[in-house]
Amino acid sequence: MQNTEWELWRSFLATAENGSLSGAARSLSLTQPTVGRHIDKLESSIGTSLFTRSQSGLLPTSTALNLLPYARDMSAAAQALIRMASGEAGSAAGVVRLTASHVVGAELLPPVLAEFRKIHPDIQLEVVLSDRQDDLLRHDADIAVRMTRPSQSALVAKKVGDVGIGLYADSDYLKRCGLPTTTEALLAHSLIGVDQATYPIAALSIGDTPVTPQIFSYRCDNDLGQLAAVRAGIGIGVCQHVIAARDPNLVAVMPDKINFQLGMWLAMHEDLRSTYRIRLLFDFLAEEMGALVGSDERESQRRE
Amino acid sequence: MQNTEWELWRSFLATAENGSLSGAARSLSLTQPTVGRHIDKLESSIGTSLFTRSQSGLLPTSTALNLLPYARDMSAAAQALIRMASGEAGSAAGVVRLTASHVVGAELLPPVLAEFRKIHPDIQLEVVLSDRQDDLLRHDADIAVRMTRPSQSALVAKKVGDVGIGLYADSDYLKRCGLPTTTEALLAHSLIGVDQATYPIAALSIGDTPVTPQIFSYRCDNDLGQLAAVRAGIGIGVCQHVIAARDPNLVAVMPDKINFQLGMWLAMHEDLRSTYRIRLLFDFLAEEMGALVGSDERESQRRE
DNA sequence: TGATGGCTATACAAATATGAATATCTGATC
DNA sequence: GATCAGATATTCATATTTGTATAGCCATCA
Repeated sequence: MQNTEWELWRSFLATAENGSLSGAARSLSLTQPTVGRHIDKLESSIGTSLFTRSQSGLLPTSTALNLLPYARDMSAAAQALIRMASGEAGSAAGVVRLTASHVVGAELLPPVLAEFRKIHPDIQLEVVLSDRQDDLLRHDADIAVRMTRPSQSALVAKKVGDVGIGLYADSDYLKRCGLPTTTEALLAHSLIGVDQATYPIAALSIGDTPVTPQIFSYRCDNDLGQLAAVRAGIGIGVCQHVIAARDPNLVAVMPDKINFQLGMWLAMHEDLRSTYRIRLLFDFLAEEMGALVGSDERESQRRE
Repeated sequence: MQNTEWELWRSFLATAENGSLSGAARSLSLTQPTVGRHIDKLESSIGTSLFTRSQSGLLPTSTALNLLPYARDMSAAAQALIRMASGEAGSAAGVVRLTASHVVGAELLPPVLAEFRKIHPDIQLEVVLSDRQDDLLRHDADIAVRMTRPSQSALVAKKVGDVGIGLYADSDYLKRCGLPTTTEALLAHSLIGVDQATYPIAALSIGDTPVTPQIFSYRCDNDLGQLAAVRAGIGIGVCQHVIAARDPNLVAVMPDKINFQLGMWLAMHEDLRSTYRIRLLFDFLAEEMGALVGSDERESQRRE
């Protein structure tokens, strides 16, 4: 029990995430009997059942659900390990994994990363589009581009600039429904915004009306989904000026009244500063993203 | 390369930490040829040498040194995994691992934990005495007793009270060298204090003299080592009142002039709140340690 | 100088884990 | 209601991994 083999937990995680031995076997390039035997071993080793078997798959027990986060930690560390092992620490080669919001990853990053790839063709990039915050500490990613100030310990953070954000709509939509000029008129429009998420809107209001999910008639927590809705002419939604400027069909709505700034931050784990390829991308992003969003004032910090 | 087996990294870590294949084999209950083959596999898999072999053992290359922290992460997660698997989440059985400073772990905790063991004999305890701070996030320990306010994210923290601290010396020492009553006289004494550590003394001063390692003639970063030095009659050093009160040979030095309070905190990872045995110990410690140090005001908090 | 205890490397037999094939069950679908 | 896709369990031959035994190297110490 002391020396439960690490390999078994890998099968455990895959089984839990795939919902079946067969699925786990496929994802691990093993076979179903093998994974089944691994689970058997684990169960007899810890003395508890981990899954309730059924013909349609395996259902994790509450014990298994409790263990799952730790197995994920293990997996994250294992993946970070092979990523780190993918190149010499001091060479411009290997894999770097970065995470960003969907809209940043889809709209802003690609041209910048294309440039980076040209300069450093031996550095491979993995881009994870996610709005979760807890990636860096677990080494789920090496670098994060975020719109909030990173507050976690052991992170190196650098502000690359402030992103201007305003309301936009497709020109066709505005032809159909008119361009509002007052907050009352605006609230009567078809608005696009967040669903469950609370963070970006907690302190906002339009005129006297606080911004809650209820005022939106099209709700989507994925910022890229919102942008797509705006582009499809569904209604009025927020968009970064720098993105809207490239799209001739997007028209600013009440730009003089509604306009705010969000800081854009780069963050990486402190440990990674000595890994050249990661440092290289970090510095490159700081430079290029800063130029892109047109930062006036810059600020850098390092939290303890 | 994608599917580097987890098991291999376990051998890698053991090899690095033991400094030899043979040692690693012993610690893993394997044999030296097996561990050697594991390292071979890893090296050919990532295409780099990890250790320079020699007749006296294996020396990690710089690549290996870079990978080591991640292997430790993996190991910590694996250990947390088997610890969590050691008992049902909802039952008062299994293993709980807690960390505390040396002096707290040696002087204050044992009687309290003895009581806990009487009440919950099926909960096994692992106590790690360490002054490092980074244990909880990696799940190196489940619960920490600390003398600083935990500031890391995802931690549940609770203040159990304020510990009074003052200067003490062994009565024999004072017979030999006299009991100082002024700060000048005090500074002429043989003082016991920290060596490298900076945190506890950064803002302190004795009279007009700032407290730096140089004023101590006996320096030790281990607080228990300092206490032992005080008890051995080496000189004057700090001690918690509650500990000194039990020792008839310890005499307070200038208690009216030098006396300060340090908050004592309990901390645990947020994820563990739903694990009964851990919650049980956390609450028990909050209660008993609070009574022990005699807290006047209590405060609890949860950081985001 | 010679013996000893630590280490790595290698060869071969034994133990172990794996995959292929198959039986069997379940739920969805036509 | 029959059929099909996808799931787990079981068996057995095969492939892989492991341990044992051994040889060789180097430092330390009497």
